[in-house]
Amino acid sequence: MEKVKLLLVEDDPNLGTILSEYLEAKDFDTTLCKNGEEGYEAFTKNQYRICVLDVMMPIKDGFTLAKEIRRINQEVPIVFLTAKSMKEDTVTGFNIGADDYIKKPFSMEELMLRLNAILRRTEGQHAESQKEEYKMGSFAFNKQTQILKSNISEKKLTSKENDLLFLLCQNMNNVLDRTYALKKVWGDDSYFNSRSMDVYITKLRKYLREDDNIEIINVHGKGFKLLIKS
Amino acid sequence: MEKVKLLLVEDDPNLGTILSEYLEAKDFDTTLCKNGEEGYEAFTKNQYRICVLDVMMPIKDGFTLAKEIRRINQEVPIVFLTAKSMKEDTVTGFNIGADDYIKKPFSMEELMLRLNAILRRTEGQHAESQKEEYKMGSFAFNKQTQILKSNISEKKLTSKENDLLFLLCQNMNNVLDRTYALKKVWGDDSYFNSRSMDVYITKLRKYLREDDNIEIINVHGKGFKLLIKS
DNA sequence: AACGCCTGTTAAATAGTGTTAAAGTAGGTA
DNA sequence: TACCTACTTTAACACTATTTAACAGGCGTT
Repeated sequence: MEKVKLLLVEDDPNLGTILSEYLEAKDFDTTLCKNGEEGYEAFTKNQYRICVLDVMMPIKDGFTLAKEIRRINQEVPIVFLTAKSMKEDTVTGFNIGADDYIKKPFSMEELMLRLNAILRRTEGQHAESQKEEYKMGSFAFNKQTQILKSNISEKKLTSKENDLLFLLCQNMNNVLDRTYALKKVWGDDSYFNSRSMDVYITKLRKYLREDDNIEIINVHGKGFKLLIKS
Repeated sequence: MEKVKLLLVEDDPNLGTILSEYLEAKDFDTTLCKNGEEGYEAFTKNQYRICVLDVMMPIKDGFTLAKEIRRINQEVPIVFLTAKSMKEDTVTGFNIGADDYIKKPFSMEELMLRLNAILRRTEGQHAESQKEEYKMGSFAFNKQTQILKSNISEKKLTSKENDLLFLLCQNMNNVLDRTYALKKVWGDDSYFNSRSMDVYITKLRKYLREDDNIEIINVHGKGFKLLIKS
């Protein structure tokens, strides 16, 4: 999975660094700029998926920067951070076309959640992020049509098979956590659902047997890994 | 300009009324429900552009309601109102697919601004869900005239066929929840109505057979999905 | 090696779906 | 009224998806 490119503009070096590190840890490819001018420079030179702007900054404030960004890009989501909780700030922010507005102090977790919510609802416009066809060895798997096809055969998957294989593909060559998968596909991680999942793993293995380079391996006590060898 | 249909679910009668009046004044066509159950009823009977749900409510809380709404509609923006500012609440809310999360107390103005921000950024996706003529592959389906026409043929649908196909189109490439469809078309989800629906699915499949890229697939235990492959 | 827990596989049981045909229902027409 | 017609529901049976059960093995720890 590609990292999400994020532009963070924050003049307070402490907060900026902490946020930046936190976001990096959460798998964002983060650029930190310490004022609006730097931020604008960075924006013109890169393709960001989302921008997080502090409102009060020296040299060029967040609103001004947002206006400039909007002039060259009407789509990119913009989130403001501000210490001021005054109304006219809020108004100005949303009028520029902000996607969210977070008042300091906020928890990192809340920031993350709001960012993810925005990313989720804008991912459609951002076409490629939601790919529906996965290629593994001699197979092509389409999540939408629920079809797993190879050179030789074509298998229409059932919904459970489909959901499970999809999760495996999302974590291709990485461990798909057992509990996570159970919750995603079965709703909860009870004993019987766990046995069900094992049954489905067996089914998928059978389908994938056609290509020696593909294997679903178990990681004891953790989960499963869809392994592409070639 | 059409008024924006908004579903407001809030158990506190004072707050509910004030908000409702304020929103009406701001030109929203507002439905006020006082608990999750009423809210769900209202949602199934109308086409809302946006939902504003209080989290803590008797009978059925906002999160539960949101989950139920998401089962039948993955697109409609949902905003939570909450007095609690606890983290796990925020997490739950965003996981369900909330579009925003407003902590009480909030100013009416802030609510308005956030609503408008959400409406603005979702207006594109929404446009199509309101239309009356759906295009699928080589077919065009008009809900009003009850006619399904292709390059080759033209079929006048019966009302049940029409209603069901309409629901499928509204959820194109998404699962149409079985229970929801039964309630919408047949009034309740009894065993026999369910069998009836299966019969109608067969009929629709027969009509759509003309185009290989269109398929009504079953999602076991969930419902049906009108799939456009091309 | 011995134990407890986790996983793999197969088969049976259960629950959900697909299709066809026959039976019921309602509206229009002679 | 009696009949025709189109639509909808009920019934019956075949089939498919998912869960549960039973047993066989594997892994990691002591």
